Amino acid sequence: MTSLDLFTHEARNLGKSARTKARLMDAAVSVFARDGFEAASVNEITRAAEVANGTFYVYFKDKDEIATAVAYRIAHDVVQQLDGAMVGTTDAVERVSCATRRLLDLATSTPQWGQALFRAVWIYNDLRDSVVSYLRADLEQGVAQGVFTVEIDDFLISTFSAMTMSTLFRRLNGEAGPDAGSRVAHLQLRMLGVAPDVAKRVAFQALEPITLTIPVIPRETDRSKKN
Amino acid sequence: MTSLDLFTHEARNLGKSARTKARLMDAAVSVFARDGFEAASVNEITRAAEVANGTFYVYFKDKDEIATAVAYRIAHDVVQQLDGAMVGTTDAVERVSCATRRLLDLATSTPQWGQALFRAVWIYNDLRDSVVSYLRADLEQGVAQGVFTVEIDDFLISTFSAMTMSTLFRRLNGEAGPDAGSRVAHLQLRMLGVAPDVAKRVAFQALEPITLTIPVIPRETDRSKKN
DNA sequence: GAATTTTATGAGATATATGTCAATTAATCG
DNA sequence: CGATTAATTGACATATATCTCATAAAATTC
Repeated sequence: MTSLDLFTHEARNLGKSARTKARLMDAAVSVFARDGFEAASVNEITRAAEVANGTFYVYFKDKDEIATAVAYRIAHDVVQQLDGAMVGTTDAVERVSCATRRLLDLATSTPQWGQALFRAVWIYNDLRDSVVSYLRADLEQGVAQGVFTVEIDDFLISTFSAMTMSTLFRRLNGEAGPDAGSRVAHLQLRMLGVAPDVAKRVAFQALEPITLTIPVIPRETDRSKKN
Repeated sequence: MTSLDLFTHEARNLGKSARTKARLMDAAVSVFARDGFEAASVNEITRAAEVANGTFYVYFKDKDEIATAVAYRIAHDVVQQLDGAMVGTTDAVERVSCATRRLLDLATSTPQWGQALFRAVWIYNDLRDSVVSYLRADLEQGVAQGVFTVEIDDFLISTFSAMTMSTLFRRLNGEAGPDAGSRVAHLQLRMLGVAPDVAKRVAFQALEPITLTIPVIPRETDRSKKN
């Protein structure tokens, strides 16, 4: 296991079965990141998790089940991180730009999760919707404020996220540098109708660094029946 | 075989081996479109082509080889069709808008090819570059004319094509209607810095319909050794 | 520390994919 | 038509994946 082991870390004070399940999920993240959901096999996952093949089926019905579990958890974490990173920001233009840039920073700083997120969003459409759920509100606020001059609907939002996701992809593949987040945010703001000078300034302004919040470690109060 | 059988049609006057190869390629298009490159199997392809498993290996080394052959042919055809559809258009803004809209029309009118194109571009990066090769010139022309106010580089182009490809995807999945081409072209022009009224007009102006050109059927002059 | 419950194991049954090849069938030629 | 060449076939060897389950090991309880 060469991954971040976030699940394992999170479960380190829990019961044995929770820990094993977490190992499997961490392994799945790295295998999915490397091979994609389609090409990944249960064997690869158990090998990465250093457990026997049969152990997998104790915790998951099949590959789909672990894929879903992992994907939704990653999406959930990303949303939470983004929320946290934007508590102070109220201006719609800044929020939209910030969201794109933070998402890219986050996903690039932990590439395996980034890759897995990318793949997950690709497979699970509703998951993409949940990742961009905050976006619609910010866009509509911007329209209300008169800074965005487009119609906000599913089409716009999906085009907008395609721009972000394409940048994530290129960033993870080393085809784009650290300024890619600002660049795509810049293009997005232009697309939305933000005045050129404002778009440039906001997209490229410095962002105070945030530290990746490792999920809170659950207390071990009652290690009882249920896993 | 429920596909368009374009290859088969094209090869209908050629020798038997050319025809069989064409059958396999048509079958591959529909299987790739349905299952994607990863999930597709040689067995599925031969089943769709109604030939024995062994026949496949007479014509192709493996799945990758037929995938490459099919992908590059599709890309080549698309570029050719787009070129043809744009001979009259000289204005940079119109060309850029036209290219996006025509590509979407084309790919949507023959969904299996559209799907296959989408998958192919996804897998073969250099192929995407070839499909958008004309684009860079048009963009640079627009910058020279002062109608586009962005820096033209790989990043811009890949973001631009991500918008088109995302729209293709949604269009093929029924998540976007016939106006999707105009809508994304509109957003692209705005992103490039085209004046709002011009962007709207050009992106939504009527496009005279073109008929899909079935590739020229080669004459059977000499049905000799080589296939 | 023995009994009981929880967790882990890996051999094996089943399935499906790949790629090869000797044999068969179809097409062409003299 | 008979011979020769071209094209096709499908059984087979090999590999890899899925999922089950009887058994073993580990942890927990009393």
